[in-house]
Amino acid sequence: MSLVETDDVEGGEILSLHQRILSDIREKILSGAWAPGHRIPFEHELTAQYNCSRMTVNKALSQLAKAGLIERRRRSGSFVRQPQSQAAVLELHDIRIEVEALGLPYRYERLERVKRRSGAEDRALLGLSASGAVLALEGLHFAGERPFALEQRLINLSAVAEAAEEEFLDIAPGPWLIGRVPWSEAEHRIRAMAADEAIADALDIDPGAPCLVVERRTWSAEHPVTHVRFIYPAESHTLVARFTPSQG
Amino acid sequence: MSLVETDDVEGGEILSLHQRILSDIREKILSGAWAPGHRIPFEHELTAQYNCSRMTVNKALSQLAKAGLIERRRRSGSFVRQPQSQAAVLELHDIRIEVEALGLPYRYERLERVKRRSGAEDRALLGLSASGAVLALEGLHFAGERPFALEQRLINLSAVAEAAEEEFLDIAPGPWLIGRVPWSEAEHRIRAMAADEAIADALDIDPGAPCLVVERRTWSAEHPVTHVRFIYPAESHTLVARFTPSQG
DNA sequence: ATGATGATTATGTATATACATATTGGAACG
DNA sequence: CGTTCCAATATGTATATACATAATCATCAT
Repeated sequence: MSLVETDDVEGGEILSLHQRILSDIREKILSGAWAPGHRIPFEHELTAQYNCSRMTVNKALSQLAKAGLIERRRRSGSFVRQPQSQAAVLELHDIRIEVEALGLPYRYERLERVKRRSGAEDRALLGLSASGAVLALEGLHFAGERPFALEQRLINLSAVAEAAEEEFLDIAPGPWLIGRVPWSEAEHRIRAMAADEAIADALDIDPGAPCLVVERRTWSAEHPVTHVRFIYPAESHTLVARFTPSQG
Repeated sequence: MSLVETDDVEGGEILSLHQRILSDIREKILSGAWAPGHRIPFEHELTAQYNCSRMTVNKALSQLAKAGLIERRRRSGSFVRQPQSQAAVLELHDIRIEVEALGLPYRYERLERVKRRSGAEDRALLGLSASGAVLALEGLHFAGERPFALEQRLINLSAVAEAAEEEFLDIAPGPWLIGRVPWSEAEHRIRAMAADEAIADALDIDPGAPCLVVERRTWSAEHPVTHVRFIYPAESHTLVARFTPSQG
């Protein structure tokens, strides 16, 4: 076993050992050469194979474990994990950015703004147990002259008191909140819906036309912050999510 | 500076130093105490604060950097990153599992199976440049007696030759493929659509009724494997995605 | 002023080492 | 035969150390 054991002649890039071990193993797993359930070499074997210390191998394997590609069991070794739960990273952009990416001028317009004590429905949407003050907003996002999305939002004023002072006349609540409230968690629901009279009217489409609805609830440190519903006319919007199983 | 510098008295769990540093810093960032752009303490300062080695601090900070919470700059220090790109982990389950989670009996039924040379549309959907053999499948997923989703699928036979021998009469192509082809990448498109005559007929809904459409393209090592379109009646289906900015 | 140079500094990567901890397999014992 | 207990083993975590690399700052010569 010489000092130059693993063929470091071949092709090109300058990878750290760490990254080389990572990508080697990832490739074996993703190519199927090592099927789910396969026991990958022990740390001490990889140590010999790559002629490096156990710490380096350990760091790489720990990372693969965290990424969910392998499972590590004490005394038994490390194993390729089962199926790959099909998860995808869904990027939910700011609507202004989406619109501007289309090369169209963006504009936000408030339709309604009501401050009230939370009713049962408000509490259900926000995930609140006790009653309290909420701000209910409705507004339209325009792409050029055409409505792009309708926004219906609830803000929990006990979590974001300053919002009570804001008019939101032509500032969308989304960007306003993001700058102020650090959120720690969010939940999205995505579904299709037929436009009712009011929605059709606001979006300038036919009643009954299909719409894509994206709802989001946001928490900051256990406290519900806001619930928002974006309603897009079906033609104007497609969500795109791209997924690669591991993250280097 | 004594040996017990950081108050290790307080509350409860047994955390490794590594995890404690991680969660301390995460909390500071997520709570907003350290705003975006804030320079977090140097490694040697944290080393002193937690009374541990630089390696331990370094490992924690590297992890935060990989998770995207902080940015590290040589000679300058580590900084809390800007906005938080709004990404969400979208789980796309196996339809069988979804249906069975509802407590309903699951069944798959093939509607159509055609082997052909890829046309222009097929190539566009699969992302193929050259022509070749493809398998076009259409099938229905049932929840109990009611249609739950319509599946329209293309399989690239140059990538998955064995699929040509399979009838897919009551085996859904999804699970069949997952067991055979390790996929490395996938792209999802999610949109709303009005059911046309054929879809309405298959799903037993009214023409024009809103549907949720999920399209997925899958690659294995650069080769397009399959394109699938799931069409759900709006009432039957909501996608849920949950998101927490960092991952332990 | 301007530009090149080198010292300083913080992070990046790797090593050797040590001890803790969970799990397995087998030996000893009732 | 089954249970208990111990030793072996693989991973988990942490340390001290070393050198590489990139960015910045102060200095000095032009």
